[in-house]
Amino acid sequence: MADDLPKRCHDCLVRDTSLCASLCDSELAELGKLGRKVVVREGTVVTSEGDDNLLCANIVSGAIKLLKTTPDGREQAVGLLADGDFVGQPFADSGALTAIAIRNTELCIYPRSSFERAMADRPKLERALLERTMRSLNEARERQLTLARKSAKARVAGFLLGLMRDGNMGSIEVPLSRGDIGDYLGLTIETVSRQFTELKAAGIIAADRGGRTVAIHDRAALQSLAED
Amino acid sequence: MADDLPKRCHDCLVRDTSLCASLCDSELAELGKLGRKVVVREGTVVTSEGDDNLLCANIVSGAIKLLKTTPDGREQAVGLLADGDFVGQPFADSGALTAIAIRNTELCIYPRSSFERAMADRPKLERALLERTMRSLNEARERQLTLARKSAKARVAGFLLGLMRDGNMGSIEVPLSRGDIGDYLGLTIETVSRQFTELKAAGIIAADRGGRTVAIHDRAALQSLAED
DNA sequence: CGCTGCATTGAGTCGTATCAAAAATTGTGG
DNA sequence: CCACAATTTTTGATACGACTCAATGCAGCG
Repeated sequence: MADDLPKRCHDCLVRDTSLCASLCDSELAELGKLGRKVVVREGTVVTSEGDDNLLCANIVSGAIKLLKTTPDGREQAVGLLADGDFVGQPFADSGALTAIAIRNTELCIYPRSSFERAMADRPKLERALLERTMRSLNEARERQLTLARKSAKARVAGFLLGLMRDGNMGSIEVPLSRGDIGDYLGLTIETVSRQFTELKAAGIIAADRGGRTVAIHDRAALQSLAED
Repeated sequence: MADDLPKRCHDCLVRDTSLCASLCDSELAELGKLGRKVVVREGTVVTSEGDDNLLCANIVSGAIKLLKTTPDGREQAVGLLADGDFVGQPFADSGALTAIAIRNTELCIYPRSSFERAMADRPKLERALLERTMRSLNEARERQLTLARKSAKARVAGFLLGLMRDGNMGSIEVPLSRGDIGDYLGLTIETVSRQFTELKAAGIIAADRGGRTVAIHDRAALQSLAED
C-alpha cells in the first residue's frame, strides 16, 4: 500500500466496486487527493437539469435518483444509483439531469476539470467509465421496453425482482416511496398502490410498515407477471 | 495524406463525422486495414439479440433500427442510427440488441477483437467512443421521458421535429413505415396513423405518397404539441 | 385485372389516469 | 406515553386515451 494513500480511500467502502477499482494504490493516491467526501441528507438536490453538468462523484453509500422533467412539470426518473455508482458525465456538454438523494448519501466529489485530466492520464480509468456508461445505456434501453410496452403489474413485479437482486432474502426493504416508484415506473401513485394490493391479495407478496417491507412468497409468479 | 491510406477511407463519406474523425490520416491508415465495407439490403437483420455482441461497425450510409423484444414477441425500437453512427459495444459483455437495416445500408465492419486492440492503442478513439456512448445514453433517457409520460400526439410531433433536424427543409421524407414509427414511439400503427390524420386536419402538416412525404406547415404548433 | 402489402377509418373495450375521500403511518410537543 | 398534526398509503368512482378487432381504401406489381 502506498504511503500517501489517503485514509479515506484505503478504508473506502467502495474501493473495489466503484470506478476506483480500476486503479492500483499508487494511482488511487493521486486521484484521492482530488476528491473530497460530502454527506448529503435525504431529499437534497445534488444537481439540477438547468445546471452546467459539472458534477463528478462516486456514491460511497446511499442512493440517488436521476430525473427528467417535462415542460409542464411531470417527472420521470431515468435511473437509480446506489453504492459504487458514478454520477456525472465528464466530456459531455449537454444532457444534465436532476439528481436527488433518496436517502442520506455520502459522495466522493471531484472537480470535473481535474477528473477529466485524471482520466486522460489513466487509460484504465477511462476504460472503466466507458464500460459503466455502456451498462447504463443498456439499462436505459431495457427501461424503454418496460415503459413503452409493459403493463402496470409487470412493471411493479419487475421492480420488486430488481430489488431482490441486491437487497435479497425473501424479505426486502423498499427504499422508495410509492411516489418515487411511480416516477420510476411511469405510473401514478395510485396505480402502484393498487398493484401492491393485488399482489398481496394473490398471496405473491406480503407487506407491512406502510408497504415498505415486502416479503416475496412466490418468486416464480413474480417472474411470470414481469413478462407481460 | 499518408501514402497507404486505403482509398475507401480517404473517399469515405463519413471520414469526418464517424468515430474515424478522431484519427489523423496515418492512424486511420492502420485502422482502415482492419475494416471491410459491407452493403446490406433493407430489411437485413445485421445482428440479433441472442448473438454474441461481436458486431462493431460504422454506418457509412443508410439507417439501422435497434430493437428489443418482449418474451411474448412485442417489439420496441430503442434507437435509430444513421450515417456516421457506430453500431456495437466493444468491451461490453451483455446487452446485445437486434439491429435491422431500414434502408439499403453500407457498413464498415471491424472484428470486435481487433477493434478493441485499436482502441486500447489510441486514446482519442476511445474518447470518441465514450462521448458517443454518453450521447446515446442521453438520448435513451430522453426517450424514457417520452415513452413514459407523453401523449400519442406529443410523440408523433416530437418524432417529426426530430426528423427535421437532419433531413430538413419544410418537406421531409419519413424513412419509416407506420409500423416502424409505432415500434419507435411505443404506439400502434393505428394510433400513429390517426395522429398523422389529425395533424393534417389541423393544417399543421401535409402528406402524400401514402404519408411518406411530409410537409411541415406550422412548426411552432408542432413544437408546442410535442410538449404534452 | 386481381393480388399483396400498407395506410386509413370506425366501433367497442380495457387499462390507467384523475379526482376525491378514508385509513394508516410517522412525527411532534405536551 | 398520549394526543394531534402532517404525510403517505389505500380505496373508490369516473373519465379518457390508446389498444384491439374489423373493414375499407389505396398503391405497386406480376
